[in-house]
Amino acid sequence: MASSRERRATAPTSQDVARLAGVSQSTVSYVLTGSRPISEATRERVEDAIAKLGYHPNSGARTLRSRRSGVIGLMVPEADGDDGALMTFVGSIAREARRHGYDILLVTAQEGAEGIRRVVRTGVCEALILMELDRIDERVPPVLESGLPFVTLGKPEEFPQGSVVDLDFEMLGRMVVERAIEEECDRLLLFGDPGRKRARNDVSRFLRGVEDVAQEAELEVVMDGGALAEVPARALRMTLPNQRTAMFGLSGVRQVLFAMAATRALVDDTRLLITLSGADLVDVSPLLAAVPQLDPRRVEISELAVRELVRLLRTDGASPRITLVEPRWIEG
Amino acid sequence: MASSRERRATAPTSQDVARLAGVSQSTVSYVLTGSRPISEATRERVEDAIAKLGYHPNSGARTLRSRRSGVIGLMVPEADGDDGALMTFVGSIAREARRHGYDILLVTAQEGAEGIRRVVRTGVCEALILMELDRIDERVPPVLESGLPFVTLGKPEEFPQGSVVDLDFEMLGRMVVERAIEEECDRLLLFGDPGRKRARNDVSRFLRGVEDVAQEAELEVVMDGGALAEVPARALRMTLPNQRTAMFGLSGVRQVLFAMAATRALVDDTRLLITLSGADLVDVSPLLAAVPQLDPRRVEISELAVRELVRLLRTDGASPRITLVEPRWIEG
DNA sequence: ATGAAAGCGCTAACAT
DNA sequence: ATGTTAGCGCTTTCAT
Repeated sequence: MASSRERRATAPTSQDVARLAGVSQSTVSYVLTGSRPISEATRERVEDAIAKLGYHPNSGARTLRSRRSGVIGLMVPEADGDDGALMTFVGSIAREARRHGYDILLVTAQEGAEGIRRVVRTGVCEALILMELDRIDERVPPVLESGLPFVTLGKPEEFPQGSVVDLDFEMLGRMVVERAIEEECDRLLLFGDPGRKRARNDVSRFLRGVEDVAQEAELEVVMDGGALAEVPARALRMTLPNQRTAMFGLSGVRQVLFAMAATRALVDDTRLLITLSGADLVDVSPLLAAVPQLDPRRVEISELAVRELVRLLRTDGASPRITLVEPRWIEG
Repeated sequence: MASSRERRATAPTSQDVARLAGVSQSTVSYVLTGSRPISEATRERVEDAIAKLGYHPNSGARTLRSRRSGVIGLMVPEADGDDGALMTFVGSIAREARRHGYDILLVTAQEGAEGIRRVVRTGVCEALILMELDRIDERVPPVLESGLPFVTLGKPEEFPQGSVVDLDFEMLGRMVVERAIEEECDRLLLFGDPGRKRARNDVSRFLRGVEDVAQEAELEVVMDGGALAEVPARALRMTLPNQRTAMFGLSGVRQVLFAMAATRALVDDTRLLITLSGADLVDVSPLLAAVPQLDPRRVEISELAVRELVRLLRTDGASPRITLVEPRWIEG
């Protein structure tokens, strides 16, 4: 086959823009970065030339020279099965980042500490957002070492060097218990094995909230560690006549719902499901007593995280902040 | 405040490695790129020095010089509510990309054609993976213009310039109808408004498969365009005594399940739910007749997409390919 | 208010 | 088998 035409048109450079605008190359750069005053006339000619050529500054050159890549690394956890919430975070973060002129580069949890070291040392990322950290996490030391600004989604025990944005899980725990009491339940069944997941910071904070309030009320808290499919049956079994069991899980809500339907053991006077989930569950009223509406919170948390990171990037010597977002009920 | 110590340690360069190994800087580069033979002794000294310094090549410099950024742009659709499948794709793509030495940069659908133009012109991405294209999509022209290799997840009508990896939706359509007939159903209710979504290529291919087989069988196909919450009630209403209705949806399966539970209108002899979903639904047997197990397919599709893109990147002048992945049943 | 020029850290052509 | 060197396209200091 003879070559009909060449493959890739090479992108215009600031040199090309300068030539077209009749200015020096550095002037183009100054117009772009705004790091020195430019006369209105010159700026206009440069901007026209930029538009005419469809010029975009070369990212490699810019990064090499300025040490700012315009890229934020996002450390995502392994998606275990069907976690829709995760994509809400990722999508909102990407959108908000673009709004501030940054791109998002994915770093999978699988890459571990070495992955962090890599994106930091190669200079691809100039800041990091960390999702779902363990309480002791191998990926934290390389982040601290790098000195890059970072924001954690999900509050670790102590983290004075980076900012934190998270849902107020302690408050959520208190809210769930209070709700169960209001609904005159005798027992709160926490499914999804929160006991064993206590190592996770969100879980431990949630449980702290639960225990705070449950202790002084007459509410028995049971942590279920078995299969999600059997949660409804177990709830039924542990509920004596004239009693009522509230059910709540930080995860696995859908599976439990399916299971309740499947076993034909639906919610009735003896059981109450308080669930934590997205907007799509609000319609399922007969099954639910109340849903803390978290989907908008997730977007809010994502946006706050990005804005906080941008603040750290722009303000030199800015100190980290902790931001907790309050959960809210949606009545079902 | 007096400065106690400087903030960020500057990363070692190939120059530092060269000095430590007692070779020239270019030799370090050749060891790294493997683009010329190096004696075993030299290679070893260089690699030792690299390890000792924790050296990683500067990404900006490498990109600027080689025009290869090592970054693949991933165009993700807007996550509408709780779409767990999406994150499965994104996660698997990121993992597989890393396995081949590439990073994934997110490009949200929201950015549109201009977003594509931007990542292409700035040179951040050297290849693209496109998810959920419309049949006529404004983002395609800039991709073609760029000349960059790309892979589409989800088959468009015609696309000779880029590769395609997708589920075989036509086969899925045929499978669903055949299954409904096997199960002695008189009617197939397609929920989630496939009629109006026919513009989407996967939907249109699915319907083509459905219609192919349904025509010659005695199966009535009804496309439901109403609220998902009322699908079970409508199915019940349209089913005469001694009849059976199969139900299937490409999306909204969970909502329909919830609705069936909520209205206490469960599956019985008159109705059969054939659903398209992840592994988490397999347990819900009484509700389901059969589940095409798609979660592993999604991982497979993601990995194939990345591998295909890598092939296009590595093999010069490689021609695009279409890869269709077969759906498979899982019995519930 | 603008221009000229240095150089960021690499890759790869051109040496030997 | 290795070294020397010329840039890639920007940002920014030093001129004017």
